[in-house]
Amino acid sequence: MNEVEAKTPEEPRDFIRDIIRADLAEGRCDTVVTRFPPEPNGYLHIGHAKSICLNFGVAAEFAGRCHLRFDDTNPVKEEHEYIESIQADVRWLGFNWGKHLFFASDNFETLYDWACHLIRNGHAYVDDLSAEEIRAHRGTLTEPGKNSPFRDRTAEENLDLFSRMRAGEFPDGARVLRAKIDMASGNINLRDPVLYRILRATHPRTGDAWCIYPTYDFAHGQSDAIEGVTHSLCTLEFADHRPLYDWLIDNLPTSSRPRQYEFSRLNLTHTVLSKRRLTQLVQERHVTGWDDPRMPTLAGLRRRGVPPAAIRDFVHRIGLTKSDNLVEVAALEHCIREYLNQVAPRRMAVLRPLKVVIENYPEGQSEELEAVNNPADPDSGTRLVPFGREIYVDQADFMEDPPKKFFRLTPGREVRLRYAFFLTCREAVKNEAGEVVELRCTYDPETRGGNAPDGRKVKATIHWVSAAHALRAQVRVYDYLFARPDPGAQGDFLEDINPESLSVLQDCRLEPALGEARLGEAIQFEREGYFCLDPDSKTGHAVFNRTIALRDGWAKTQAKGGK
RNA sequence: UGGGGCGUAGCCAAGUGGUAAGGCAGCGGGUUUUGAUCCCGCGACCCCAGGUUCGAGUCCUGGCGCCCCAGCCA
Repeated sequence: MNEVEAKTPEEPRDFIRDIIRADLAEGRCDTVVTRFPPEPNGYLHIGHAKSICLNFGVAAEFAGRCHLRFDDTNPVKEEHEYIESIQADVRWLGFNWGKHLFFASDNFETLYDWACHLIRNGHAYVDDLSAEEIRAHRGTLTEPGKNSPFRDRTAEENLDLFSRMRAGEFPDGARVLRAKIDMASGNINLRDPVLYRILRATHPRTGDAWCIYPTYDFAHGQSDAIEGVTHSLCTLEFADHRPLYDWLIDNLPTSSRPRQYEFSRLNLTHTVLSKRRLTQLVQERHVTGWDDPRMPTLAGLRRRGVPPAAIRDFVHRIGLTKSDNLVEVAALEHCIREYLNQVAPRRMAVLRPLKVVIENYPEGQSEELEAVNNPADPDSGTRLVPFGREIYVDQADFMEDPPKKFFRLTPGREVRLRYAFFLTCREAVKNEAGEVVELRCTYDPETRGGNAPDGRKVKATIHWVSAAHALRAQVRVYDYLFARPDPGAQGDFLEDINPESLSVLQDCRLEPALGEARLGEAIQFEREGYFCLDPDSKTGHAVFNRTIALRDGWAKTQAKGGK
């Protein structure tokens, strides 16, 4: 794979980096340690890329380190498949955690000890209330909660009960361990949050060794502390948890003091980035899988042909703040095009073939013409493209009765065949239905290579493929998965699914050089866009994905001026 | 009527008291054997209202608006 750095971006500047810089300058820490902490219950998406780039980026910039830690504290939702895919996706994005791979589950024993520590100090208690009762006691946003009747058990009794919870003496949900903080707090997270619950589920890593599992609040910050994380960076919805995060660190015998900072998560137009919704799209088969090229998952973007460097560039450009945001996909698309324009070799492919017979070209003859591989990359060289009496051009490049500003083929007009000859359309052949099925044309042998010795000009250059040499392929053209920029804003997000998000073009013709395309390699089909070979390809049956179309100024003027 | 966060151009986003960076999108123009790329040009008085100050997007006060929180999810 062509891995060219898209230009070295200047060091990002944002409030998190300002904080770190200050912490370093004032000696609050001497090495920066961050972590990317996914829960293995789904695939990573471009929103995660923001966090990954931040955490690994910051670590690299300040010569620290970044851990990959799985917050695997809820075995009912977590699976091995996700542990694998997450690692593959982070690596693909371009980051390396080295030996710093951790699992919150590795800390279960320590966490258990720490829970006992809390109990001994009167900071936690076993509650026999049911989930519903606990909810009822919690109060509301505006009314304080009520203390549980079990809140004042002795440390001895709590210790005994807690050890019996671990021993499996009670059924799921029968009891929980709660922090003893303040049922009247305005911050609901401080109203005696649950620290441990009884859950008989096989854990992907610890199997059936445990039947009690710590909650996020009692595992995340603790794991940070155990790993020596200095800056625990998370999204805004966890800001309310920070007082609890700090309270627990204050009351536990940790050897380090991590600090949590929050930033706003990424929102993108025409897409959804919540794990719940993405999981639903996959499970209900609205897409073919987590790696469906229409998905905003890293696996989907990869399969679609989006280069990781473009994603990193995008994340860098959108910045990092605490403001809610909705970034236009156009910004991402720009990064993809900009990168691909530099690295993608150019080839010719006709997506919607229209046969052209060049009447004055000798039958049975063919020749090879030299074509530049990438005008944007002088080192990419040239290749030979076969030419003959019958070629294919795209249906969109011919109009029998064109509007004023249409410069392509129309009866009587001369255009240039890219890297080949000037071609003049003489006649459009139609079928019984009145559809144009073939063009009868003539060419000018004097214009070989694409220039006329007499200096005459043409207003358009179109691409083509020799019929006799063409390869066939299926091309999948993607549009936004969601028609609305804000899916779900009007109700059920599923109703905003774009019914035309996938168009399969079955009978595309490719120039022979495309036979050597490698899986995932970015290629520009001239005048069309960037494409890559899909894993669904079989020998003799190529399948290409359109990563993204080229900007289309013609479509724009059409939309504007009408005819 | 509780707690937390946010409010600078259509969308992101700099700005940390001295008179509004940059990117994306859009629009106009130039170059061009991809109507692509590339190049040039065009846009804000900073949620509102008071106040402090010679001077405020930046400080103070009071409003308004938006987002998050009542999982034994993370």
